[in-house]
Amino acid sequence: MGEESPSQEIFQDRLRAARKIRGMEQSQLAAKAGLPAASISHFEAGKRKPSFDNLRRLARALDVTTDYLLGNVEDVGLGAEGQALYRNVEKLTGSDRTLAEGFMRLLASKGRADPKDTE
Amino acid sequence: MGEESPSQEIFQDRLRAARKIRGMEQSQLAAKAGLPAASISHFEAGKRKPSFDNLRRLARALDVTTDYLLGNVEDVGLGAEGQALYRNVEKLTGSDRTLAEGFMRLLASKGRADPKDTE
DNA sequence: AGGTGCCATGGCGATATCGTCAAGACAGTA
DNA sequence: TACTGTCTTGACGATATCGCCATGGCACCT
Repeated sequence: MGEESPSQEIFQDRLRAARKIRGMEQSQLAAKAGLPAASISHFEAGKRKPSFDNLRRLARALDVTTDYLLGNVEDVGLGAEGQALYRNVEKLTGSDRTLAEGFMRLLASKGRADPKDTE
Repeated sequence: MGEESPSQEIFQDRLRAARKIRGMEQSQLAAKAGLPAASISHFEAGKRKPSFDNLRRLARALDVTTDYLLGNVEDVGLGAEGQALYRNVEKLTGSDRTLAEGFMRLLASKGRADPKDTE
């Protein structure tokens, strides 16, 4: 074993905290996340770090953001482009917002003809 | 290899989009994230999925949330309008996103001089 | 033509997580 | 004491990413 990332400890703590707050046992969380209970214990003990897929499953099962688990932020933000885009969106007036949305929809439909998509 | 997770494709797309929007080359992102440039290519090509630490480094280097990279953005950041807008953003290609962002910025900068529509 | 930059791709050994399984620790309770 | 549930820990083989290095393709130059 090598280094100890600071986020490693944060991850352990927040994972356990998020689980307990919801009153879930490790086995319950495991079942909901679709992975063995021993893995949960390994995560909370810091023996393993979750993979790409498992991190996503954990966040999903606990209904928290991955950033919260990783300790990146406590504030639930939207991402990157989201921030870059939305920062501007907030400055827009209502009419401009509609305009922007139309523009986006135009671009989207231009690429893929799929205007109505519900998941 | 087996499955293709939907989040896998989203990750590839968003990683590349976030990089290009910032005008970064793979080597630049690699340097900033502290990992080899070949890894970036592997990620964007879907050949590999980032580990716990590397996912964090990517998000850090790109100044994005991990939720964004993972495609877990189901959070309500700006309300229904924002969601509707964002849904279209996801369908855009990288170049179109750049275009969209520029358009938004244009609207935002041009103006607050549009006080005839208020929520 | 040659040169340069960006990216894709794949092999290599090393290391890590994967899921599974089993055994032990440590409560609380009868 | 024994029993039960929760969690911990470790080992196992299988699979994946790790960083590194080299190659090849492809576009854009002079």
